[in-house]
Amino acid sequence: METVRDGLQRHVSGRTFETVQVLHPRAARRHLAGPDDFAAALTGGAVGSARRRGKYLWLPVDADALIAHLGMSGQLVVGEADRPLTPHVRARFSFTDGGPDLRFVDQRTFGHLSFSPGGAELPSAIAHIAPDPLEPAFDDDRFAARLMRRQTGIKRALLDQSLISGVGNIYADESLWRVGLHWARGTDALRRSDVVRLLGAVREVFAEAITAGGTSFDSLYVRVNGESGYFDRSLAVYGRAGQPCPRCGAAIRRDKFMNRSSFSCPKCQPRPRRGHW
DNA sequence: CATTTATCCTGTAAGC
DNA sequence: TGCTTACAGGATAAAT
Repeated sequence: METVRDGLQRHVSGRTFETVQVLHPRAARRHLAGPDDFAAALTGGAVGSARRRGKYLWLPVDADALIAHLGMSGQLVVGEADRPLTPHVRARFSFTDGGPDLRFVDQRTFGHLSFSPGGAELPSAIAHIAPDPLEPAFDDDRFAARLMRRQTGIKRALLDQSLISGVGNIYADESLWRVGLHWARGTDALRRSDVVRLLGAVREVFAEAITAGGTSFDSLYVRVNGESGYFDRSLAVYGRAGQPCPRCGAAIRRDKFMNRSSFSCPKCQPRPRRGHW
């Protein structure tokens, strides 16, 4: 997401929307007034500096904001305006300068675009999203206190974007592996030193992912590529069931949890006696 | 109130 | 071959 934000900043910020087309109603489903109202609200708007919090991106547009969440399969792509429409283009934005357009492409339609008041600072529509640990607004002490007050499992808490943002299923598994914590470990039984180490691991994983994403970034296309170099080279446990743990050699296990998979090392991350499933 | 589960979606791949 | 099923998972409404 940070890679996409950077691409938006370089290719879209400073330009002015000329036309806005919603090609699939689901893309703007969070805009309750409907796709036409969404398009009208953005048409003619001047785009400011691209911002990000966790998995959310937004472009300030005049005094408001265009918010994007890419979900699982979403992409924001900038390219020559006259290129053909591919099947999964859900929205299209052209610019008054007649240059490359911006397209929201999303195969599985879990992503969405929305329009919200409050562009320069955090838009009101995503005010409930906590800071992500790479931004200055993240308060380590506050996070630790809120986390240890919860009665749930550590991974569930890590995935709660109102507590800490930017951590998804993959990064949660990788971070927990790095600090040797099982996904079901109770948050109320964590020591403060565990939380400090875990935050360090999350920041490491984020930083490495950004570095890997940046190296594969094309100068013209703004893309989210789930199969970037990072995924192949740097994942220790995610998607590696049955393969050896890079640290101890034990076979990586896979558990079903929260309608998804959790990967962990049975030796480095032993099951807690009182786990939160 | 706090916490957990079900649901949305579609291309790919595995199973029969 | 062709059909069916499982899977991927972020956010949130609904259920507990």
